[in-house]
Amino acid sequence: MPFKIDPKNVDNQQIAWLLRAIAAAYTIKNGPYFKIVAYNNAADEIEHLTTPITYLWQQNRLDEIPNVGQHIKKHLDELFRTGQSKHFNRLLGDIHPAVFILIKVPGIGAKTADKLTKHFKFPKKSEEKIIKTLISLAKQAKIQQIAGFKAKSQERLAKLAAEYLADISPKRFLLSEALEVAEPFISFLQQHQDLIKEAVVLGSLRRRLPTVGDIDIAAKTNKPDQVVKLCSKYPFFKEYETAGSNKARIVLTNGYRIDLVTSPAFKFGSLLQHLTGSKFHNIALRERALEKGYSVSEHGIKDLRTKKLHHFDNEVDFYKFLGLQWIPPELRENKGEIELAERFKLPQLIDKNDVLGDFHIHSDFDISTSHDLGRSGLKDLVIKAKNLKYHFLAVTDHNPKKALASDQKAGLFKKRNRLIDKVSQQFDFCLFKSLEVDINPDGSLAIEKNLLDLFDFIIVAVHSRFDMSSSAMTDRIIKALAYPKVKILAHPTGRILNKRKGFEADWPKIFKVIKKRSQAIEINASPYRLDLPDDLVRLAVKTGVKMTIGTDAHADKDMDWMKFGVWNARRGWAGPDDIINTWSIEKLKKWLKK
DNA sequence: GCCGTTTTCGGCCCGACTGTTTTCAGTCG
Repeated sequence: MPFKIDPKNVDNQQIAWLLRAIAAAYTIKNGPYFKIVAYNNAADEIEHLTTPITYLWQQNRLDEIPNVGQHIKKHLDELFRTGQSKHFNRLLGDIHPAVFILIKVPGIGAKTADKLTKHFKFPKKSEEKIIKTLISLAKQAKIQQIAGFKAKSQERLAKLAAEYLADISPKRFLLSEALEVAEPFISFLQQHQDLIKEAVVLGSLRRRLPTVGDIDIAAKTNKPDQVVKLCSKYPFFKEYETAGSNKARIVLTNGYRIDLVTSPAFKFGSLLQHLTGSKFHNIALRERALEKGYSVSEHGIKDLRTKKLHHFDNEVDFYKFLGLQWIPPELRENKGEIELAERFKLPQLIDKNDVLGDFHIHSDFDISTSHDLGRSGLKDLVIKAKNLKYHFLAVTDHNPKKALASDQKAGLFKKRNRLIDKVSQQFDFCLFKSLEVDINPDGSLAIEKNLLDLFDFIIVAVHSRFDMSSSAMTDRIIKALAYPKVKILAHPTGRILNKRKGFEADWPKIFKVIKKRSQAIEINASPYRLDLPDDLVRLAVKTGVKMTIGTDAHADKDMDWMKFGVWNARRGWAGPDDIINTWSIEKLKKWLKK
């Protein structure tokens, strides 16, 4: 099968898939094991890349990608120049194209896919037809007729394929959604202190990723079988999907699943570390341990000379044994944290308690806004802020509809400003008069320039035309940033988690402009957005660009979303000084005048 | 095929689970 691409129209996922196809081809041909690993590693990197790989290629920067060395670089270069690679085509040529579709189904690997396509007739194109063919073969009980498969494998394949087709297979939940399921269950477990000493979330949930694949919880106990039994007493318990003596998967009445694992106290630290991940962090950790003569697993750390297995009841001691500073879960992605932990030089991360205010709040004051109005009054917002021990809030209602006459707008703004002053005085609380203004497709602002003086500062954001090219979007944003009073670029990539991919833009270029103009970029803390994405937070930290966290609250209770913004900031290695929410009011006022 | 404060050669994470090929292969996280 000659594999052709349009170099102008190929994304990172497709390139990652191609490299996995190469790995699969080597697997089928019993090629060298470490070549297979190398291609898969390169695919992993490219899949998680934050810049389009074609963009890196244009700038001759492919060798900046870890796990892409001289050989893969050469093949990719040919692919991007000519639309295909001779070497890849040679490798893929004699393998049925359906193999590379079938391996996308979790649970089906190269060998299985190869056997299937050799024994049965599969369509060459159409992902849907290929998967349906597999389902139909299983239903006709044909798969169990070939060597290596019996009824059970056949059943399993049919199930995997059906799940893939229905897209009910691993759907990722929002972090907030997963916590709403996990936290009440943990409270339930902790009510039984005689049985359970501690219960914590694991995996991507503990590392605070914006979306998580499953809800894993660890319980520290000496009576694992009793803990497994206890689950059935949980008020929202529906059934056990699996239940062993040490672990269980339970289904709740609302359909969510929870994976529970148990561990005795003396090795709880190792288990916690292992199941927190990430996979890449753990691999790097084990490689490093091996150099020092230790083998790491969820059971502990084994000294390869003495064969002694060391147990750890907590993570601090686990990392210490390996000569490392304890690493906050949000950093465990193998992005350089291990090297810094080795020198005890991990950055100080921002903490929820460092936050002194919220930069993005919508009130119910009606200025005939272009987008949705808030639902809470100013007073309630200030009461909430005081409960959160804040020192300030920025009131950032949406700009009025464009159709409204300029002097009508001015009248509304002045009326709003009087109310803000009144509430501020009444509660002795600092309120900034701000506005969230749309950036028009041409980069102009959706409000008259002469009205900007009525505000302490302006937040700008893209709310329309997300489909522009990267360079047009970059120009659009940079033009908007040049207006007076503009201090913050809100929800910068426009992504809505699980719904809309963020748009692409030349972020390094935009960051440079923001830094030069003493502006800031927002980490939108809404659990539906979490925008800036963490890798761009990291870029902001590296290049010295300041950030604000704003909840984008449309009701007082939404102000509790701040924690999501803080976690996202921590995932991007941000410290207190990178985030303007930690600044004193005097410092803020000085910054606003810059 | 990738990578480097013990290496430009010689290494490359670890264990669980599942199903089937009674000793292992495939897949996953």
